Amino acid sequence: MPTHFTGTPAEVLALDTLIKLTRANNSLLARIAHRGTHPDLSVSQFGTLEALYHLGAMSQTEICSKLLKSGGNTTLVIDNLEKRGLVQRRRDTEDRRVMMVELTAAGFELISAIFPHHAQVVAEEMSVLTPEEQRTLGELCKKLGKGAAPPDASA
Amino acid sequence: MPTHFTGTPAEVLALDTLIKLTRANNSLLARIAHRGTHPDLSVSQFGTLEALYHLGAMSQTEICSKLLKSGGNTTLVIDNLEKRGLVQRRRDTEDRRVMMVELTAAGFELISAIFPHHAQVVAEEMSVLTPEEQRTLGELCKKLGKGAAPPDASA
DNA sequence: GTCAATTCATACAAGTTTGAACGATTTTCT
DNA sequence: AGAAAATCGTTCAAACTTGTATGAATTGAC
Repeated sequence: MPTHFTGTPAEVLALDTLIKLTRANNSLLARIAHRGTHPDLSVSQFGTLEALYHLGAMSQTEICSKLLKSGGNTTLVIDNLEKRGLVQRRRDTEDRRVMMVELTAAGFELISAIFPHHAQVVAEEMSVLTPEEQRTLGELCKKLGKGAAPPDASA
Repeated sequence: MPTHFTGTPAEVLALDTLIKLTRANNSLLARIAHRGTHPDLSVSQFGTLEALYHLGAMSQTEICSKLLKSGGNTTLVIDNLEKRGLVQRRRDTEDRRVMMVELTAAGFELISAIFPHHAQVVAEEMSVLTPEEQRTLGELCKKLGKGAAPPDASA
């Protein structure tokens, strides 16, 4: 109930939905993190290990697009993982601009050991929604994530 | 399609849903921010001004719970807004531990000027979903945001 | 009233993130 | 081949965030 702003019904609904989306995501991630599913790893570090674990070696640019963070940050995240011996860089021979990143044996062991518990916790936290509701939520989020072109981008 | 991890169907679904939720939220917020709806304001700063605008003066603790950030961060956010003359602190006379925060005239003018455009942009970005879909998304997020008690927290 | 426990806000150190600037490499065009 | 444009990763300063520790004020037990 805004005391000072009254937009169109579409605006009010959109703002309300955005707030709920953001709060749900933030509180969910915080709850998961507080349950210690990725100790001594930042969210970005964990996400990087997870991506390499599930999809295999990839370039920093690919990792960057998956993390949705800046390029500079990606460099730092991988620096820190590399310092700890969890990943290693390898210059691509085809295109010498690109750095391929892959898990080391230690990195593979760590993520292998951590991930099952993480998956279990996520499933628990998500279980307030039925599988059908989760699928619906996923569909809606997928649409939203892609986004739409602005009404007049030609000018 | 995980190459190394296979959990239960419930876990796979939950992980997939979480990724879609997080990506949707991040990319949506990034798109909105890049359209310049809150220039020279961090997300937390904008959120603070918006809360004060819509709900009136409140304590830092209340603001903190709305931002879902740490207490220390809330102090800094309000420090910075205060330095710019957009909000002001006032010690509560009832309970002298609490700091009430309220918009200054300048802060009110700023958020009044900015908010309509913000609302319009949010509505545009959200318009890939029908109103009905937005309501469904909001409901699901609301459930998720509250969370459930872990299965056996008694031990 | 006084002491202990709690709550609110601040201070500070460490880590994270961004955006801009830069060098190296590749691609495209002529 | 050679020049211009684009891409990839790194570096750096500034800002943001967190968690811990601390001081101030209130509440509750005695």
